Parts: sequence; structure tokens; C-alpha cells
Amino acid sequence: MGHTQIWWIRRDIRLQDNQTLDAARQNADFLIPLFIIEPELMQQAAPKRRDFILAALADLDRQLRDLGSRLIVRQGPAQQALQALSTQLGEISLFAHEDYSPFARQRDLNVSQFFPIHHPEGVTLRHPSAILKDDGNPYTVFTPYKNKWYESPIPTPADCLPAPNSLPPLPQGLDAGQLPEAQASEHFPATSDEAQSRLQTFADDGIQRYQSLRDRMDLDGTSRLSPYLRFGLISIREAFVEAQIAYHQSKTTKQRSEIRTWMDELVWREFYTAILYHFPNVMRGAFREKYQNIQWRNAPDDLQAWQDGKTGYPFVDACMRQLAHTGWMHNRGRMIAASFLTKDLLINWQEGEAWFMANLVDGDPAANNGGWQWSAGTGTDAAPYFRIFNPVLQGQKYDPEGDYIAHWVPELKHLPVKFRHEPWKIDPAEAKKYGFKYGSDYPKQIVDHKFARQRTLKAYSEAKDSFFENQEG
DNA sequence: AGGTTTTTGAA
DNA sequence: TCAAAAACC
Repeated sequence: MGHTQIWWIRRDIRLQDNQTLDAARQNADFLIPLFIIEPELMQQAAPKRRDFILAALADLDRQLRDLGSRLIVRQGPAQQALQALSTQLGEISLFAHEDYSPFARQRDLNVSQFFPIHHPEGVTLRHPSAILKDDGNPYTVFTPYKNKWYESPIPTPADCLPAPNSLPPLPQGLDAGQLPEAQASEHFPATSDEAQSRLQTFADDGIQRYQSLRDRMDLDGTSRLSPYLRFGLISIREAFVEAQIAYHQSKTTKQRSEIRTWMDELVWREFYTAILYHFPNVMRGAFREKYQNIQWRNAPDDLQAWQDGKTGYPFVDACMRQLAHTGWMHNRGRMIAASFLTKDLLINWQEGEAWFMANLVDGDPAANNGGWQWSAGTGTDAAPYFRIFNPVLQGQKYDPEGDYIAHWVPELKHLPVKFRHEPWKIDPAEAKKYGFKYGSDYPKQIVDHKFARQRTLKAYSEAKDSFFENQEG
């Protein structure tokens, strides 16, 4: 009987540049590429996210078969699945990349009581504990974190691990298990080829205009790589390496700045991963205590209208419908939708955080929580609470022709640009010309922005004042 | 990674 | 009188 090693696949669904696979196949007589379908995945993950993972695994299975292996699937909980394998196979060695979310850490702690886990890195480029202030404490402000982060070198292509061209065999007589059927996404095909092609296309071209175009909702200015990074169809190292190549090839300061802006976004990903790692309580409430007791409104109908994309604010509704339909939302859209829920509707950001996790194909607890707390003004390095987006001005600025609105809110697409942004301003007689009736073809505003703005400034300032009063008393 | 109101200073 | 800048939220 030889030595069996398990590559426990989590968010590293790839063969290339995979430190965990690389470690697991060394000195292995048998290698099991294992995915454990944990109850949390099937019950709690957004359907589109679950489908993305399952489709990516099916694609990985095809690649593994080309190498004479195949994907082995088990039902969770993880510890039971591993116990069963160990009973069947005898001694096993377990390799799984270190993951940093509270759920993953607790699970790995439980499992490691029974099976020691070899824990290569790879989810981030720098370990959350690798970037600390000189006094040893974690950063809570992005800019100094970023400066420290960039002090270490960015990897080069030579640092990336090639996909193996052979793998140790599977043990005899092992049941492969079965992946549930997944619905394929037309917007995010979950294959390795698609991931590589998106990265290459973006690194060759779009990255050079990223800074200039990234906020335009009507253009394809972003990489749309988030789900592929989320589940490791490409590695974060590959992403940085490709960006760094483009950076070194660029001729002008302007071009370098465009590229650097994209790299900074990847550093935000590392930053929020580190924040959740060091401050797991952010999952339960405001990072900044003085905003823990904001008097949020309990307004289920307003929440529902926001979720359905029927707030009567076309830009917000377009964002929310894009999310529901594709499982993805533009980053600026996320900020605007979040500002609207928290500042215009004065609904607890945790409602929005949950809705995004229930719908996003790229939903990641660290990035999602960080983004929501930033938007709500309750987080580390957050937007100041008085920074309240005006949903109309944002639309006019970042969707100047109203094309994005027209696509996702088609009931407005026959209106002139001005009225796509402000359908309430159209004269009923003129509306008739376009076969449009405000209030029935498209909902009326569920809240007046100007009024809502004052309400929110008051609520935040009261929360802050009462916090400081309680502190003194 | 903003918006709104007030002030300023050049027509 | 108006647009840009500054101040404030």
C-alpha cells in the first residue's frame, strides 16, 4: 500500500500555478483531487455562485481526466467525509490551501484535530499577517497598508508554477462520487480556458485604460475577472504577474498609472481579506463602534423594492436588475446601490450585505463586508457618513447616454436621455408620444433623495453623539 | 471612491 | 451675474 495524498480543493479550482496541488503531488504514490460539497455550499451560497463552482469543477474534472486522474466528490461535513476516506484508504496526508474567512478557519481547526493539514498559501499574494504596522498591529487604513504591501516585490512569470503534465494515480477502487448538475452561465462561463482568455485579453488591452474607463457603467472598462479570482480559476499571482508585465511594457507615466489602478484594486482584495482575518467581528456589526447604534428603519417594502430594482431611481434599479439577472454588478454600481440602501432608505447595511451574498457569483465575505461597511461609513477607512451619493448625478456622470439604464430598465429605453435619468420630469403629454406613463410603466420614487439625505445626516450624527455621551457617562 | 451650500472673484 | 473654489455636512 502506497502513500495517499489528498489535494483538498477549495477556492483553487485550477491546475496551473497551484501551490497546494504542487505540494500534494510531491512524493505521493496516489493523489486524490478531492472536492467536498459542504452543506453550507449547497444551502447558503447564491444559486449562481454554486452553479459557477460546480461548473468550474466539472471543467477541472475534464482536465484531470486528460492526465489520467479525475475529480473525486464527497458530501460534507468535511470532517466526516475525510474520516470515511481515511477508513477506506488507511493513512492519508491532507493538503489544503490556507483560507482566511471565519467559517474556513473554524472548519480547518476542527478537521485538524483529526488530520493534520498542510496549508500552502495562495488565496492572497501576501498572507494577512505578513503586512503589519511597525508596532506589529494590523493596518486599518488602506493607503499605508498599500504602501507597505508594495514594498515587497511582485512575482515574475518564473515564479508561477506550470500545470503538471502528469499526476500520481488514484487509489484502486475509489468511488468517484458525483457532482450535482449545474446551470451554465452565459455571462461567466466557468472554465479554465475562459478564465485564461479573460486575463490575457484584459492584460493585453483593457488594463491600459482601466483607470479612465473603470467607472463607466455603459462601457466594458473592467476585467470581469472577479468570479475567476474568487474560486481560483486563475491565481492571484497570475493576475499580478500579468499586470506587472503590462506595467513594465508601458511607455508613459499615464499608462503605468492606469495599470497601477487595477493592481490597487487587487490590493483592496488583500486588504479586506486581512481586515476580516484580524477583525472577525466585522461580520457581526460596525467596525467603528460609534456607528454601531444607528437607528435604522425597519422598512420591508422599501427593502423589497430595492431588491427587485423598483425604487423609481433608474440607475439604482438598473444596478439591482443586473445583479439579479447576471449575478454580477459593476463596482461603481455596488457603491451606488449600497449608498442608496443605507443612506437613502436608511436600512441596515447588513441587509444589503446578505442580499449581495445571496446573489453575487463572486460573493466573498471579506470583500463584500468591507465594501458594505465602507459604503455605510461604519468600516475601516470608510467613506465619511456625509458622503451620500446622488443617484441621479451618478447616473448622468457614469452613464452619460443612459445606455446602461436603457439596457436594464427597458421600460425607459424609448425616452430621451434626460428622462431616462429623471423619468419624473417628463411632461405627461410628451410621455404619451413615447407610449410611456410615469407611475405605471415605471414606478414612482419610493423616497425623495433630498429629504432622505437630511434624514440620514441626522440619524448618523445622533448615533455618534449618543455614543460619545454614553462614553463620558 | 461626494454632494450641497456658501463664498469668492472675475466678468 | 455666474462659475469656480472653498467650506461644510
